[in-house]
Amino acid sequence: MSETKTVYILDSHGLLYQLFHALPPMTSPQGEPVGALYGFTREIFNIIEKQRPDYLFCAFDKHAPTFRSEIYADYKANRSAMPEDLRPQIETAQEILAAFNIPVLAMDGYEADDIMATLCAAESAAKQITLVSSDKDLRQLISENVSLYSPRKGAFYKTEDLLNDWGITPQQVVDYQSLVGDSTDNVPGVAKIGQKTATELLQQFGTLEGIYDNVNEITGKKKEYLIAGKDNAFLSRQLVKLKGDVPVQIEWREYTGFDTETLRALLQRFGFKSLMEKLTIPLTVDGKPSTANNVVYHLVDTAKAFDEFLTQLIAQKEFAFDTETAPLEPRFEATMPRYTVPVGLSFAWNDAEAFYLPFRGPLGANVLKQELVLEKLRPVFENPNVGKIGQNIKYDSVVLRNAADIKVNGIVFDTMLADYVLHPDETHNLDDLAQRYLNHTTIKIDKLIGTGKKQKRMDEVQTDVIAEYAGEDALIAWKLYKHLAPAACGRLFNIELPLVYALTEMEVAGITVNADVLKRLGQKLSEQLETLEEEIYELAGHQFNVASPKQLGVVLFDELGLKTVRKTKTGQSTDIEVLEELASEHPLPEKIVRHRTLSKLKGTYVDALPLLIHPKTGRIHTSFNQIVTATGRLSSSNPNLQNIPVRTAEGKEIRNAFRPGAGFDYLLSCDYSQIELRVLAHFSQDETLCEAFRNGEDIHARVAQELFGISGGTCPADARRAAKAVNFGVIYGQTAFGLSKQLGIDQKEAQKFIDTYFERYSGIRAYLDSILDNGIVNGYVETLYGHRRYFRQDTIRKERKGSLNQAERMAVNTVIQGTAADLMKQAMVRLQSSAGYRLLLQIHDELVFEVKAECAEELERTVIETMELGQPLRVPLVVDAELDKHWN
DNA sequence: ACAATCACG
DNA sequence: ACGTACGTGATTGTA
Repeated sequence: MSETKTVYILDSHGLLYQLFHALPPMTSPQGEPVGALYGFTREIFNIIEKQRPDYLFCAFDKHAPTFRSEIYADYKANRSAMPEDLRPQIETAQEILAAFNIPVLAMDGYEADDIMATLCAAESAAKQITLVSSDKDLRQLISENVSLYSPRKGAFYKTEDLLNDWGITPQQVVDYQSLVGDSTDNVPGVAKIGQKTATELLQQFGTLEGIYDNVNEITGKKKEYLIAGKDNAFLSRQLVKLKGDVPVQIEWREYTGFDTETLRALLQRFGFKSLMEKLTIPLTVDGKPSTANNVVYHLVDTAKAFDEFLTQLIAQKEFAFDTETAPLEPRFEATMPRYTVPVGLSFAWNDAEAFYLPFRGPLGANVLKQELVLEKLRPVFENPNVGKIGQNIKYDSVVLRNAADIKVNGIVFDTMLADYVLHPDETHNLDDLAQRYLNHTTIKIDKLIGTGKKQKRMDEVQTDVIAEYAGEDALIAWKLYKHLAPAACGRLFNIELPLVYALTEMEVAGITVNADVLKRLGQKLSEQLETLEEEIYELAGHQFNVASPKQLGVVLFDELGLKTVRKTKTGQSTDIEVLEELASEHPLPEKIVRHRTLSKLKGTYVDALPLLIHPKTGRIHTSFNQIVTATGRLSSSNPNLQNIPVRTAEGKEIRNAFRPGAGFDYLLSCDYSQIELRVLAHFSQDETLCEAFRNGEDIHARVAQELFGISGGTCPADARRAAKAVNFGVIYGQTAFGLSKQLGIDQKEAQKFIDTYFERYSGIRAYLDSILDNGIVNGYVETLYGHRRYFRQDTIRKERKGSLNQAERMAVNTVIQGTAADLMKQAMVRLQSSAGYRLLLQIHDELVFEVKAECAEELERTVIETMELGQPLRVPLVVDAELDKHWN
């Protein structure tokens, strides 16, 4: 498929004029003249249907006098006035174009031709422009990318046609017309010089200038005529030459089709009965091979067609499928599977055809009965021996579970996950995969649903149009499966793929959040915020938007004269660190910090979460993203349930609202104790660190002892805090600067801590070096189960003295954070759900379950044992568990 | 669309 | 001299 976009622009005035004269007079049921409109509308349908333009515009003349009449008062003087019956039709044409969703381009003082010239001048190689017009003036715009199309003749007109016709090139058109003149527009030209002579002259001399420079070489009367008409020739050229710089706004939005119902009403009103059928004529016809790749896209939209489809599907051992969806309610996004409804399903099981089964569509579209179809498909989807392939198949699994409680079993491949495993640093959407691996450019979703405010839902798009789009998705997933499976299927994929089942269950389950608790908390926060704001305005001397860093900057630094601590790209920083530093100078910063904390909690959690309670389940369903992180962690969004507050007292109150759902009694939270430090101990084989973990010591206290030479007994809180920061620092590839800032000590002292640490734990320095050396050799670093992160050449240095650079820190952290993520994923895969409990959330090192009272003890034992994973490390994996009525 | 800020591990 | 601890996602203001 070519990447070149096609652009069609209609010379609307010209067409209407021409059609007005060409067609017999017609009137609407109300008696309005509609002949030209009829032809015009029919022509638009033809272009949309036959040419399928990517962009479609209509250019119009504007009444205001054009610059041409200023140059030459008699320009178009021969033209008779616009026929009385035509003018209203031009007005009405605007209404029709609005229904077609075709942008109108017009500008006072310019003709449609100039606008078309401007469009041609603005766009070049990437677009193929077709000017729909019979006006010969436009021939000057012909180029490699621009051709003409005459609806009357139904023919395209290009450079070679011009050569046959006038014997000249597009560049010579203007000069040609300047010589020949045009009686309809009253362009004078050179008297007595006609088409034949003009062609001869231009073939010989190239341009108008060429002709007059060499006028003495010309013999006979021609020379006299030319000399006599010289002024007229150059005047004519000014009139003929189109302006390619009209200051008109061209909004490049791909054409995605007409507004069926509005258009239907208009066609009805004008009595265009024969055009009504165009509204329902499929834009793609079932069985007609797609132009690019000989694929047949079947639209399965009748009971009979479905029966035939099902017969074929049942015969397959494996197939790719995809769901098209629309948001359940406008407030939800199309990307939230638990909050969408299916619009249709597509399937593919060979390289030559795909099937689309529509459940919903625009008014009048044939659709299948979702309930009946899904009941018949249930055994196929639920059969673990029939292989399923998809792109982000978790999404489809959640949708089918919502719609009909279908559990998708037999997931054998996910193209998105495969690419994440193979190339974690690339993008993994289907369009990109198709381009990268199959060299195939897909139909873009925008082409169906549009963009921006006028974006449509998938169920508002014609089913035959979706058939091709959805069918292509299933087909590409199928082809990518064949293409990627050999490379992708390995140790890591064998964790990631079954994890899809666990994540599906978690997303489907959701979690219960008590809206009343949040409502009360919200009221409390509102009161506190109000008081704070009054205090803040009092201290500032006036009101301002506390949430605006810019306005706050003015108050703090300009008005109160506090000194700038740090700058951001755009101004003075007012983040928490800065404000804490400024707090010793003035009482305002502390109030701001408090305000920030409370408004963050309110805006992001307390107010936002209740809005996401699902109308049917009464619970909140997050989406877990398996392919976004560079380290192999999961992430959570819509909403993010991995960053529910816990560190402050107010934050903890939010966790009170998270409750076991109906039928369950407790939330069980199980978290790995110090998993990243244990991974570090395992990899580094540092005996001191391993020994500490084997003895079950308080690791931060132990490191404090090593660092500060405290022997036995209790460890001062300060020393433990410092040691904890050092421990975290190792995982992040710390620098003395970072540690000093963290602990509020000077850099020298921080450097001493670090040095001492690496002396006492000598295995760790050597291990970090080995990670980085491997990174240089391989171009990537790798976790325990093979999740890779790639680094550009030379970002990791060969000689590393002292602190690590950014790439090196990332490399070190990836191995540790990523291995911890691998371990947690293993545990999740092994956890089988049962009637007595459900896994709800994963927060990196923590799993949250809801559980019935009678199962709680057993679950706790099971989860701990499962998370221990049979102790795969040189140090024990330790799991802590908490059981309560809420998540606080 | 981006920057700043801050919630979590 | 310069930047300065890893990985995320949501909200808000601003250009």
